[in-house]
Amino acid sequence: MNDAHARIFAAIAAIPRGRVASYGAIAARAGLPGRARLVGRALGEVPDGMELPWYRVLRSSGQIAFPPGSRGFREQSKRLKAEGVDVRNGRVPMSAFGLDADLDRALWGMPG
DNA sequence: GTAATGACGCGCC
DNA sequence: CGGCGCGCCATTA
Repeated sequence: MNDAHARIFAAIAAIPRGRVASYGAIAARAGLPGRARLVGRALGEVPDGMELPWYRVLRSSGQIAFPPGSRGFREQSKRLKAEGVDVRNGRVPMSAFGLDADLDRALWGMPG
């Protein structure tokens, strides 16, 4: 655990229920533009017991990052569907559920 | 030290 | 829509 991870977790925790965000967007919100991979790394080190909506983080394409059919893949799609997110073929329509620039600013209170 | 490996992203073709 | 290449960076071998 370090400062970068802490900010990444904070950014993920800020994703509203029923919505999703990309790794790149999380990295940017954490003050780490271009470090999308670091977000993926941080998610692999989330402490057990820590409450974090990790399943709301997707690739910029809306695709679930886990290999199709894997444990994480099924778990993520299950949780997303459970809160009303449309998951089809391992992918979520970002245009409908993703946080675009305006919504981002409105929900996360940061200037564009 | 170099090389490979990811819960990634973007531009190009 | 699919494939490639390159950038990114912490870890691991």
